[in-house]
Amino acid sequence: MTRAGLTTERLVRAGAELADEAGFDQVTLSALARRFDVKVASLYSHLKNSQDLRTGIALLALEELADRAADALAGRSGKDALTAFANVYRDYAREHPGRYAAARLRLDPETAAASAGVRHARMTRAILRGYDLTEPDQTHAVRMLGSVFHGYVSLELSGGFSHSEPDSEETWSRVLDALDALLRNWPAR
Amino acid sequence: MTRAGLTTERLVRAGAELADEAGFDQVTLSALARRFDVKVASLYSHLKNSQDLRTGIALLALEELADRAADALAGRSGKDALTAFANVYRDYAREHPGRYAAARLRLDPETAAASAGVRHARMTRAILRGYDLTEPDQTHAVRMLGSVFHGYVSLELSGGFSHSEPDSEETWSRVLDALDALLRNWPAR
DNA sequence: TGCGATCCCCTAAATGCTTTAGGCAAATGC
DNA sequence: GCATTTGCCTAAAGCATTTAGGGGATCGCA
Repeated sequence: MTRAGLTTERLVRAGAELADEAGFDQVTLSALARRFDVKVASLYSHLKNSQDLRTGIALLALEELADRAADALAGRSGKDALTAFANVYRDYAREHPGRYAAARLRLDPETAAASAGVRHARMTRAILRGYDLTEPDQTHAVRMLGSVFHGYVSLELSGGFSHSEPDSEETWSRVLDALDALLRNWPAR
Repeated sequence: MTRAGLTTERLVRAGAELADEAGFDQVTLSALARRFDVKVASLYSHLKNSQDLRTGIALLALEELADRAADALAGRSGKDALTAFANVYRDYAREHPGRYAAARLRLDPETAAASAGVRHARMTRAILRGYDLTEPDQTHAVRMLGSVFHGYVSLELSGGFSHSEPDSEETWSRVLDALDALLRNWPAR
């Protein structure tokens, strides 16, 4: 009996592919075992349980997203940076809907603190350096940007904006214009 | 053997309570049967399958949300209406996290078209009558509001804003100020 | 090269959720 | 009071999760 060469890394990566292809809720150890032509119990040498797999996919997605965002932000500032950052988010979600769903998984606090989610928050704050905001408004703005990006992508992905005029592409562009205008003119308390 | 008095209505309602108490992903026919002290197979006389239950909970949540929103909007306009509407959304999600999660379920197009989601969209548009927006900007704004509300509530619920200053309450209030300012001053193309 | 230790994947089995098929008894209507 | 309908049942199959324990492959080291 030759070995299949399973590792946690390979399993998580394959799980991420499975999520993108079939949906995050279709990610099961059984499906994963089938993909490697291996018995389900064998996976338990590499994963604590099925939740462990899902968490792994979430962490992978957060890493990938943060890497892309860092690339996109390099050398940009102001509205340019805002747009590039937002597009990374949206494009990633559309290319990898399963991974994106995983990234929205609720992680326990210490796992979250050790995840690339932290890098993400720092980058969002970096974007705001191009605008004239001081604390606590900067934090309010960080939260609002997160909400808009996540909310938009999530609604778009679930089909909320399809089959209606104007198309989502245009709205997205106008929403970014609006956010830029808002940040340049953030209302005082 | 006396009958338990099951109906689709009662099952869906109990399913919604279960969702709020234990989380939407804990809503199973088995758990529901336990709650009614009945065998699982008996539920199939009232529900097509477990997806049918989940859809039912989603539709219930959309109805309740739309009812609350309609109440909140009565007699209000402008920023008042915006704030009341947004708070309905946020409060509902915090009171009924399971139902709220259900409301975010992807429904098939015809079910969605027949749902209270439609009323919701109409109400969002009604709020914008207090601002000076014409098509297609009105549609862009509707989508943006939906994104912010859903995104904020969703991030807040998953713990994104807890354990950090300033508290979420204040950010929420400032985000509504910001949206109001933005709508009063929507950037031209 | 040989050998012991470790690792990888296996079989087996328990538990739980979903779904279908078919049956009996309670409620309903005439 | 009887036939029909309805509501809940038993039974069984399928699939996912998880644990326990075993044997063969592989690796480190003498």
